[in-house]
Order: sequence, then C-alpha cells, then structure tokens
Amino acid sequence: MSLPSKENFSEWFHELIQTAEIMDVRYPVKGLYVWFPFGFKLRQLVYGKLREIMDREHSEVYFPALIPETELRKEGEHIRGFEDEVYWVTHGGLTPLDVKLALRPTSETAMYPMFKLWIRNHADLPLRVYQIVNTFRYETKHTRPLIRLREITSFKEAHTAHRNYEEAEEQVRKAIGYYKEFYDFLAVPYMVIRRPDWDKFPGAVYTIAFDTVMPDGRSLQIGTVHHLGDNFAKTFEITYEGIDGEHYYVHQTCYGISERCIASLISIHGDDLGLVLPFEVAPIQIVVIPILYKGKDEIVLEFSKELLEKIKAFRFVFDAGEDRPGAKYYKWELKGVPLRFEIGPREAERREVVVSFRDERKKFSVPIDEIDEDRIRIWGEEMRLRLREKAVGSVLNRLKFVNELSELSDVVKDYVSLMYLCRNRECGEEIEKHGGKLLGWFEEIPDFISVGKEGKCIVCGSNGSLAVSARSY
RNA sequence: GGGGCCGUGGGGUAGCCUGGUAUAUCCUUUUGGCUUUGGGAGCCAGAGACCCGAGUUCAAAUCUCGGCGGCCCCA
Repeated sequence: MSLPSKENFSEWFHELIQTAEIMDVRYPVKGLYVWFPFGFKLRQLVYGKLREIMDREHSEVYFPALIPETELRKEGEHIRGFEDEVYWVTHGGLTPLDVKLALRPTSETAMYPMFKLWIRNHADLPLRVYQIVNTFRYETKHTRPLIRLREITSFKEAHTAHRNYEEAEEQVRKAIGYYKEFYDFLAVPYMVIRRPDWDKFPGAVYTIAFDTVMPDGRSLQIGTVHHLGDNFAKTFEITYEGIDGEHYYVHQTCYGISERCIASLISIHGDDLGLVLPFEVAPIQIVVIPILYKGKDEIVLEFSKELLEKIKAFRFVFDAGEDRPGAKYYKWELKGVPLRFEIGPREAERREVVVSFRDERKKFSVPIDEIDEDRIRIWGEEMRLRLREKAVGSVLNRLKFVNELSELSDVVKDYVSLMYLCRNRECGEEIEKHGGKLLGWFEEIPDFISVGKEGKCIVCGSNGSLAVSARSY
C-alpha cells in the first residue's frame, strides 16, 4: 500500500495518480484516460483560477471539435506541423464523407474562418476569446496520463486579434503575465523561454514557452504563447476597415495551457507519501480526525462539532470512520490534504486542537479559540510560500550551468542544462547532438537563477545569451 | 523509425520453460461479525482472476499466429 519513492519519478507518478484517485489509467484505448471524481475536482479548482484570470479580459466561447479538411489545410506550415498526428472522421454512418473532418488538434483553423466574419472594422478589435476544450493528437510515442495524451481533455486556448503587430505583441506580454500569475498561484516554478525559430508553433512568427523542471531532471512544457503576426490573417482573409477607410490584416496571438499544469503541480510538490497540494486548490482542504475511546467519545464528538462550525467555509472532511487514527493520517496525506486537525479526549479537556500541515508533518497544539477563518487562510498562504521555496530548491538541484561543450552530454542526462548560445541554427543543432533538446533562450531570467543573461556562445564563441537544453517530456 | 520484454481477482504476484494433481498461489483490497482506536490493529467467515480471437492437441493460464494494451532500450 505504499508508493514507490519519488526517486523513481516515473513509477512514483504513475502509481500516485492512480492511488490518489486522480486518473484511472485502465481505459482500453492507448493514450486516453479517465478522470476520477477526486482528480476532476482538482482540475475544476485549478481551472477555476485559470478562468478567473482569463475572464478579466477574454470572453469564453465554444467552437466545434470537428474541422473540415479544407480549412485545416489552408495554412501550409500549420498543417505540416500537425499532419501526421491528426485523427480523421471519414464516415457518417456507412457513407464516406465528401470532405473529411479532423478532430481538432488545436483550434486555429476552426476559429479563424469565423473571425473573418466577426471582424469588420477597427472597433471590433481587439478581439479576445478563450475556450477550454478537448483536443486530439495521434501520439505514436510513449503516452502518459496528464503529460502525453491522445486526447488532451483540458486545453485552455486563448485567441486574440489586433490592429497591428505591436498591439499583438503587447498582448503577448500580457499573456506571459497571466501565466506567471497562474503558476505562481500554484507555487510551480517556471522558465520563460523563447523557442528557437526552427521549433516555433507552425504558422507563428515566434513562440514563447513556459517550461518547468521535473524531479528526474527532464523539462516539461506547461504553457505556450505565440505571436502569429498576420500569417493566419492572410490565409483566412481576416481584415478590418481602419479609420482611414482602408482594409488591413489583423495581427493575432494565441496561447494555451493544458492539463500538464496538473502534472506539474502533482510532480513538483508531491512526496513519498503522496500528493501535496496548495490550500487553494486542494479538493479537501482540511481533515478533522477524532480520536475516539470507548466511553469518552461523547465529549470528543461534542468538541468536534464546535471545531467543524468554525471551518464550515472550507472544503473539509470529518473522518469518524472505523480505521485507526494512523491509517487515517496516511490516507489523507496521500490525498494531499493541506491541513489536519486531531481531537482526542485530551484536547477536548483542554479546549485545544492538534494541528499538522501536510508539507511539514509536525504537530502542534492550538487553543480552539484561536482558530478562525482568517487564521486558516494565513496558514494556507504560508504553506504556499513554503511549497514555492521547496519547489525552487528542487528545481535548482536539477539545473546545471555548462561551460564546456564536452561536459554537455553527461550533464544533460540528469540535468536541465544552461549555457550561453548564439542564435545560429548550426550552433543549436550542435547542442542537440549531445542529447537533449534545445528549449531556447530565456526571455527573462527567473529570480532563482543567478547567471547573467549574456555570454559567449559555447559552440562558436560569438555573442550569445543564456539558453536551455534538456531531455524533455 | 528500429529492437526487446510483458499481459493471471480492483492493485501487486506464484504457476508458464517441461501442456494433465483435487478447489490456480500468496499479499493487498473488499463484505459481514467480534474486538479495537494518539502514526498503516487482530481474529473468524465470505467475495473476487488466467487480455481478446483463431490454431495445435484427447487436454491450453502454459505451445503457435494475429489483434488490443502496457513497459524498457536505441535513433
């Protein structure tokens, strides 16, 4: 009944998402998984925050999951990027379709023909919408729950249209800000990285990605922001009438986050005993465990009621089940419950509560009169800060700066590698010959990295800036 | 893209190589009962499995082929 150690990250992750009831991996199609109720609750809480952020400036919409082949193929580069992983609907019943329908791998080509109809003049801009939908990709390699899926169930994709390149670029900055806020909320450390030109989103002018570092030293892309320029506008003829009466192409952006955000949340904070969840997104925030002795349970249950009244604003469980207290501790620790209260005859006597935080697992006593909603929220926020600090620590343990090209092959096996690199493709390809993938160059240096942004290219010696290479998921 | 390994109750496994024992092993889980409760309790009685299909054979969990699914290594 115990998990593999987190040292064996891959096994640990696989076991944990099942035993903690995040996902059921037994669905009989490769790459498709089932959300358990507990996992789905976590998803709802995490995406609730994402929605809150998006709703400030975007309108939520819903576009169809099926895209006609004729639209999907319009943008040459775009389709080349996805061609070999599109699922096709070819029949209606027994009748072959005249125009095949693609299950959306992403929604640009579903949305933009409509944008053409929606956008008439400059007053219609900026247009900002988002949707949270499933998308499909026929992955042939190693699929994994939450990380590499054939059906991404929780793709939050935002699409915007603007009057010109600069205004679209301003939106890119904002999107980066939104995603930073989101991941800070989850206490997940991230790196904001500009992808190499040859590895950007198909059809984009440039791509900026959020990457995090997993416990095994591999990187995970947990968000992307693309400046599309007027590439798609030209393809889909999305124009607006300016104040001068002329027609201009819009400039667009799109940016997305998938359930990989949940994978990062679980992987980065979890420990050998199971999930560790920030207070705000924990499906169960508080568990109250009564210690019931024969003959003394009356007083304990009475006192518990008093406590439950104080915490009713939160998502809590009162576990008066038959298990022994120790078994209950393990059970709720597995589920990542941030805050645990224990009440036995001793506490009832002294009007105290034994408190334990999931991340620290120490116990201490607090008079019941000192427990109220504010106190609990402060504890929750303090815990988030501790989680963030600990997470940064484990990320730093898996980052290494590389001075010599000869060291890279070794380092990249176990670490996300930092080095100075120029922007020439030849130098980038040289890096990838040593294993790992060139993620790109820091768009901004995170506060936890104390290396300067500029330096001499590790390959050719010309001017370069801080770049990242890693084995990526 | 290339190569290898594997599939037995809800989960983890023994049995398979060398086909046949009488009710398919053990742990966990689960149901009922008794007893217990401050870090994974104990006892008693139950429940629950050979991935799917075809083939070989008197006989298949076991051998062969195909499908589906999972894992690992290399590019």
